[in-house]
Amino acid sequence: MQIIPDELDRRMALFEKTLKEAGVKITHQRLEIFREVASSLNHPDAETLFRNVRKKLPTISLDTVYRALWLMVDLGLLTTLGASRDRTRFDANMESHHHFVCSVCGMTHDFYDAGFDRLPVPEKVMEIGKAESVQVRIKGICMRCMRKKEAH
Amino acid sequence: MQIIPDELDRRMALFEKTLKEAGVKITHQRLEIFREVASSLNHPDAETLFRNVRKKLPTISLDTVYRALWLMVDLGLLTTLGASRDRTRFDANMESHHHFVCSVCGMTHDFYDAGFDRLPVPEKVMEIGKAESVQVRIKGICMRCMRKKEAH
DNA sequence: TCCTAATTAGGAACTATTATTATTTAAAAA
DNA sequence: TTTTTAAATAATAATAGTTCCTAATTAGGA
Ligand SMILES: [Mn+2]
Ligand SMILES: [Mn+2]
Ligand SMILES: [Zn+2]
Ligand SMILES: [Zn+2]
Repeated sequence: MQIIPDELDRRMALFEKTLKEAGVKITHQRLEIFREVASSLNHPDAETLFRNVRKKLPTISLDTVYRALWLMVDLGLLTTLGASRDRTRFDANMESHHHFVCSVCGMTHDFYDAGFDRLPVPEKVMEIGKAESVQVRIKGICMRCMRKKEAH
Repeated sequence: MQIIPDELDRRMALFEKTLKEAGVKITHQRLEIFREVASSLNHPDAETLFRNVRKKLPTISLDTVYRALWLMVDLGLLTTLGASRDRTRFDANMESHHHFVCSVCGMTHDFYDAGFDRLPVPEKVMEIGKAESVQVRIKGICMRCMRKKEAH
């Protein structure tokens, strides 16, 4: 599963622009870390990104990967998925989208739905706080896990 | 914030029934741990529950709290909220409901919405897997954090 | 090119969670 | 009721994910 090159280019351009505007340095490490997460459709965790980035930058440290990722989250270039029992996963897809999460294997798949994007915030929620985003998470069993289950 | 006594009784009764049916022992520890999480509206974490249960059972161990909580999750008596940067939080509210999450302080508040409960699963999602539940998460800033912010 | 504040690598530390094991106990059987 | 025993617990050690510390390096401005 690879992203289309044009979209990757768009993301990389936004990355450079955003870091410059924020006045933080564009280092090799940050560039390669972002390229890696921005290329993936898998919502990878920090450890996975670390392993992949190390192929290009063999001396990079895990700490740098974490620092870079949280910086990018703060800058609005990434979001995170909290998968409970699991480690944190990162998502470079900043378009309005939703997730299907497999309750067996944890696989997390994006999907788009214009109706979901425009769900009206109920009035009673406005008493709780000021809503900024609405996201739908569908839990279920993915195809692969379903097939595995059927085959005992 | 306390739960209404009737609802707590209902939850406690279901707890006993569920454990019996599953053939697992109803221990003091499990009882008090469940009572604690079932009494709360705050989505507490394991450490918080541990501290509170220790008032009644001073020798209980944190490990027991975790084991009991995950058991109850497996038995369908609790769910968890994965709050990313944070520790796991547990939820004894098993009715169909949704969450408002404050992006500043992490406060997580239940709300109910019949419309959200019946959101139709988009067709394209059926190709990803078999959906079992749909939950909406609204992120934003809670009233308290908003007031704090205004007061500089 | 030189300078310097920002960033990094590496390893130690920290925190949430889980495993190990000897002891205790719930609840079934007698 | 007492006995029996598999299940559950407390205490502590171990893991795993993440963050902190510090000396060395570097991006980018002067
Ligand atoms: Mn996504
Ligand atoms: Mn809830
Ligand atoms: Zn799966
Ligand atoms: Zn808040």
